[in-house]
Amino acid sequence: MPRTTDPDSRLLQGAADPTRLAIIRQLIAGDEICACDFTACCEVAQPTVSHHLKVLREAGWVSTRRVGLNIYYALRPDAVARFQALSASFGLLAPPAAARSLPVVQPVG
Amino acid sequence: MPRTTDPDSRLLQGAADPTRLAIIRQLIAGDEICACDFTACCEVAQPTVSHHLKVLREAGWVSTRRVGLNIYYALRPDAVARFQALSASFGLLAPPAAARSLPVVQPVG
DNA sequence: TGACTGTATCGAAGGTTGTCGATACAGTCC
DNA sequence: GGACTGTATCGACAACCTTCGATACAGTCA
Repeated sequence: MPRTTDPDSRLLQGAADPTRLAIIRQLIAGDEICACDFTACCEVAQPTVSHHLKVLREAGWVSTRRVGLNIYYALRPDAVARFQALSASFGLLAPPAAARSLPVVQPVG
Repeated sequence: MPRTTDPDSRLLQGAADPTRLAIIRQLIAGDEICACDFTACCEVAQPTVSHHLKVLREAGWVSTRRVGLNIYYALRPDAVARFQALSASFGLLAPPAAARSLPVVQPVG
């Protein structure tokens, strides 16, 4: 039985791993990043990076572009939009109408 | 080796399961919900619901309040805020061409 | 106190995930 | 073509997760 068929859960699971979250954050910082660069930043072996990139690709988070020997990965704007729409649907604190105010982190123990 | 120590990953993992996402969505719709009600909506056995509620509690997503025999669960606003801040850090909803410009804070009249 | 209800915990089974070494595949350069 | 580099896939292992029946615990009511 597949663990997750729900697309929202898939999207969240894609980002829910520390290594993949690090990859996503790298992609936020830099527009397009060569696969070889993740091996350095994430401190895991090359097959592991490749695996996580595949997971991200299948979850819809990233797109790929081949340039010679290198393969460049980029965040897919529609995935980010879906993630932010999901986040907005949780919207107790930041309903779309008030989206311009900063999210205030309540000091809760 | 623990799978996840990163708090952001923990938060995402908390929501990344279909059953838990359904629980969270129930909590968005209704303010405070009795544990017994999740058993009905999620189509899983009572121990499973209890387990997922525990995961959500440990990830910081929900708080509990006892009322007699029943235990009521509620979404924690700070968790929602953290989730939305994470989502916001993934970039703006603006199209990719403008994604690199600064957050637009309109100097409203 | 004893019966009853609601919830958490325990223990186990089965599936999934993260990881890496070895290896195969794809493209470049000589 | 042949050597070389970058990336994906394979196979295996250990850890983890989801699930549920059985059971224990907590609170209420008669």
